[in-house]
Amino acid sequence: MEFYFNLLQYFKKIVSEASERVETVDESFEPQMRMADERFGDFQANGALPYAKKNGLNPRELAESIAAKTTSSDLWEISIAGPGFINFKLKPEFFLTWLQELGDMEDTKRHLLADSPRRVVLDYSGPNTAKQMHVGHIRSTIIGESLARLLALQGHAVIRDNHLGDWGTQFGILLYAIKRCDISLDKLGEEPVAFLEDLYRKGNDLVKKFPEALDKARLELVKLQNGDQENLSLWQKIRDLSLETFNQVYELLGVRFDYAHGESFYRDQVQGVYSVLQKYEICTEDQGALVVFHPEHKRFAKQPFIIRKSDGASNYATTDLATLAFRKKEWDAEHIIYVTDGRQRDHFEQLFMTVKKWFQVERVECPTLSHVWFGTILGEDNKAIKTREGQPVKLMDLLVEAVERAKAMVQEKNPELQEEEVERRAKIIGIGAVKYADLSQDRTLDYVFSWDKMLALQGNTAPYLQYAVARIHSLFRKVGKERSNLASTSSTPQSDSEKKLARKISFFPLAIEQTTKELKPHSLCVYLYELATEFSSFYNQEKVMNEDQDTQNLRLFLCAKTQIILELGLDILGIETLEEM
RNA sequence: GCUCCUGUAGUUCAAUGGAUAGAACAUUGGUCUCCGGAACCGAAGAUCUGGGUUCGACUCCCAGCGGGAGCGCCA
Repeated sequence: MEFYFNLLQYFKKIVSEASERVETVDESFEPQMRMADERFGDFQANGALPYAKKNGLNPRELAESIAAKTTSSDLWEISIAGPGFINFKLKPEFFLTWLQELGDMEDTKRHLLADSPRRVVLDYSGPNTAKQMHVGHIRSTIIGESLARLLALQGHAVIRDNHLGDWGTQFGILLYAIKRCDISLDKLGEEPVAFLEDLYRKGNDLVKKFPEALDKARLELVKLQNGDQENLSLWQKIRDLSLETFNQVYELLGVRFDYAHGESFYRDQVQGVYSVLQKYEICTEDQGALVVFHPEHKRFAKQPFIIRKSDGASNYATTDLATLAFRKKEWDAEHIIYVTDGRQRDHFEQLFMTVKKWFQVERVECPTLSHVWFGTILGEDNKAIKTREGQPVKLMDLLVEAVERAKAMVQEKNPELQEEEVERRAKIIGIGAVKYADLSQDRTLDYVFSWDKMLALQGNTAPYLQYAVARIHSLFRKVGKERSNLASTSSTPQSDSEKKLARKISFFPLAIEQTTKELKPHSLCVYLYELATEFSSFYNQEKVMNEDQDTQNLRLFLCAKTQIILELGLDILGIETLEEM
């Protein structure tokens, strides 16, 4: 039998083929294969119901005739239930074979490879320079990193681009404040970016109060954009300082980028955007600005996409257009994924519509464009956490606190452990907890920031999953057997918990499929948590170190497979694991 | 005003239109001579309201009500 990594697809194919052998069924039949509730089996085809209804057939009879035409196998049982569900119940031998075919970690990774790899650009994190990262930045960074890992593991050529906000109007104010206060960027103390952020805030207050200050700030911005040497070198230094600060966060989070081009990288390309869109008459002048309307759209017919401000300056619509063109032209991107706040949905919808028109005129194939948006992190007042109002939690502070709390826990459990090792474990556990807290809920939902939520170490958390992994490592240390010697185990899952665990492991490809399709890491989290729960239950119920060698081998085998899936799954989430906790 | 997102146990979250809506935290009862208790087993507890589509609706449509967001020179 050929190995099918994704069992849902396998049974879907089987039912499809069976349906072709039934006279009353044509090619419009959809199996509607689903995971089944344990009570009914392992997979179920629901397609007979709607098809029978639509074609005036008896659903139960139709289901039975499809089942009758299904290739028989002694590895599963097929049955009809209720009004016409076709249920597949797999036998323990099936699961054993499947797990054997799954192989080791390398084999498992090979099964994940996509049929047709693509060049994918992932645009995530994107903090503004001269500002610190606060908790509001965590989602893009963590979700983006996870998706990058997910796609890279499937063999796609992933380009990670940190699209920094390094060319905004904030520099006018900042440069003005720097000059006015005669500040040296080489002497900003321990936290240079915190200093700059503060300086910006003060400058912002100033320009609000005094119109002449605003004029001067604008002048600085114009000078910068016109290539004034002094301003350019100040700007560059600010950018370098900011990147250094960001990198501290990225290092702690285990995030790395291939590029950090940022908006400034495209500053010489905006002119080209104006002229090309004008040439194709995609944009028009309106109230002194250059804008794009989309008459076919109910809102964007009236709501403009401003690509050049009335003062002649570019904005983020301009740079995003230039960026997209660059990614297509220079990187040959086939898919571009933007991971940003949901409040920018209109912007991206307009951006995508505009680019599609542009590329269509040029007969250039437009990359698949995905806006992976997420909900806002709210403060206790139910309003978005923002830099200017109140004091939002700095991202670095959150991460440090997470590691501290984990450290206390590690020390409590291992009083004799060396400091260095305590630190290492605390980092993996604490950072893992923070990441998991964010990844494990549907990204489209808002949530109120809470220390306790981000730092929880019990229940549905990363440490729970890491703990399961650590226990498996511990077990193998104790037994002293090699995982690779277990593949030939001949006994099949017998007990209830053995069977349930084997079954759950076999659903891993489905979780990956779902996560990839929706670009929602929380589906994977849900699966991994269920797997870990199934494992814990199994582990509690069944003695692995059993006198009976066949039983022991089987149980060790199941542990080994569980470990692979948990480690691989957590790796996709960007969460590390430990051999001991 | 227009548009979008959202409403599930006390709380925080799950549930590609499928069968008896799952978890975690909190509450509560047990496991405690156990391969790691960061654990396991049990109890109690929920789909905002009203219509509609469907063999079947937390899910899709319409109308309310509640929460949030976007809507011309911020990103």
